[in-house]
Amino acid sequence: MEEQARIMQALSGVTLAGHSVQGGMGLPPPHGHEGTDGDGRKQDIGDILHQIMTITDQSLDEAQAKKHGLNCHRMKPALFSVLCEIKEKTGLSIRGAQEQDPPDPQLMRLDNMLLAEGVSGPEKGGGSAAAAAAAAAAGGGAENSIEHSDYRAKLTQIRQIYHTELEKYEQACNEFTTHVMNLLREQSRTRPISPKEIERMVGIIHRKFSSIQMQLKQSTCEAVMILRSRFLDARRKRRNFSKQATEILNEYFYSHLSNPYPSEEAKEELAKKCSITVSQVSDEEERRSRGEEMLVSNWFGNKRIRYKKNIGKFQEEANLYAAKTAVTATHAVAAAIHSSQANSPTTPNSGSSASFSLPNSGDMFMSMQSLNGASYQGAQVGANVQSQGDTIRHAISQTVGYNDGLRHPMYSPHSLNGNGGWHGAPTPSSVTSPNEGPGSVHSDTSN
DNA sequence: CTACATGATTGGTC
DNA sequence: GACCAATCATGTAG
Repeated sequence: MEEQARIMQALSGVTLAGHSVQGGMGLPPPHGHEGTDGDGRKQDIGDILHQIMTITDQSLDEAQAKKHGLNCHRMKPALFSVLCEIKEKTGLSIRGAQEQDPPDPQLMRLDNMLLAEGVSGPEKGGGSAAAAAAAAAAGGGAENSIEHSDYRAKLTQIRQIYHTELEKYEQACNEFTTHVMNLLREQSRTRPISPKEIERMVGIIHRKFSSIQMQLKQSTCEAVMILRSRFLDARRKRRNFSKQATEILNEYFYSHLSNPYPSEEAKEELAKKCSITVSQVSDEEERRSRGEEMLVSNWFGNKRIRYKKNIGKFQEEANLYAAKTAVTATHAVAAAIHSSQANSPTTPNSGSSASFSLPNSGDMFMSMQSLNGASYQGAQVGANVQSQGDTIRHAISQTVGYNDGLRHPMYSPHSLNGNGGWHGAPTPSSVTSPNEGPGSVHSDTSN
């Protein structure tokens, strides 16, 4: 306010009519120096003020004419330098106050997030990487591949909107900046505007626009978050396996009942088998084998625990799969008998694998060893052998029907120990005797 | 809508 | 790190 008064005082020494320039350059007129022409000066000031007050009432042409008149005025350069001086003095204090502030941390956060989500940043890489990561987080199952493509489509949509909006903002910002700069340049002819000042103005404009951009980024982030929560972060969102997949897994489970712990290779194999049927649309990059195996592990984990918890409930299912494998099993038996007859004197477990490996029965050939009375204690192979023995025996029992009258004729959790766990139960010797197997069922079935 | 089935997750153990 | 047991959360049949 005080500054303004000083400026007005400085100006008061100049009449727009240009008749006289009083006082030093911009210095306030000394008081008590008003002499006889004091009234006339006051009159001039009144005129100036009046002109200023009514300037908006003037027409554009009139104003332009006045402007031109001012520009051409002989005292203009002098006045201009005065203004420059004043401006320099006042401008410095303003400029010092607001120098370039550090980058906004929130904006940085948003930027980082958008980059991480693949919205900003390089076109394909970021997006698919984020989607892949999200896919992994969601379990990486092939079942989800459709959803993932959906997710990616939506993400791309957001990305597009974001980029077009950003572009619009930038364009508007540039337009506005050039407009303002032109205006300032134009005005710099009549009032002192330093390049620094223009720069500062540009900075202000950019800050304003970046605050608008931040809103855009924020809402984009929100959109991505919502999308994520809907599609991927709902990690528990599950899809039931297809019937075929369940069948394959069940077949393996019941044919390896005494040791239903598929090895890494077996898991991989099962995963491959299942995923083929599970997803016709297999995106190799997305459903990495690790993820598939995880599903298999999950399935077996659940299956083991649930089977163990309530064996009775699974009896029917067990029978069903026994019947299923019965066909192949009986074939295997027949083949085994045939084989053992063919090379009976030799050790049965040598070189018989190839001849008994059946397409649908995994390592069913092992069962022959079990049937032949060979016992492999402790080792996983041994357990498998026995389970295969189980299967085949069940298969036989069903086809032959020698288990009639028993409560649970088909399956028995032979190798479940007292706690009901497979683990820690070394190869149960009972299994090797066909009579004991079914008999040992009863105690376990009640749960 | 309810009850059950089932895939996924979590915390603990070995 | 694999596994178990409990639990969560969703899918599905009735």
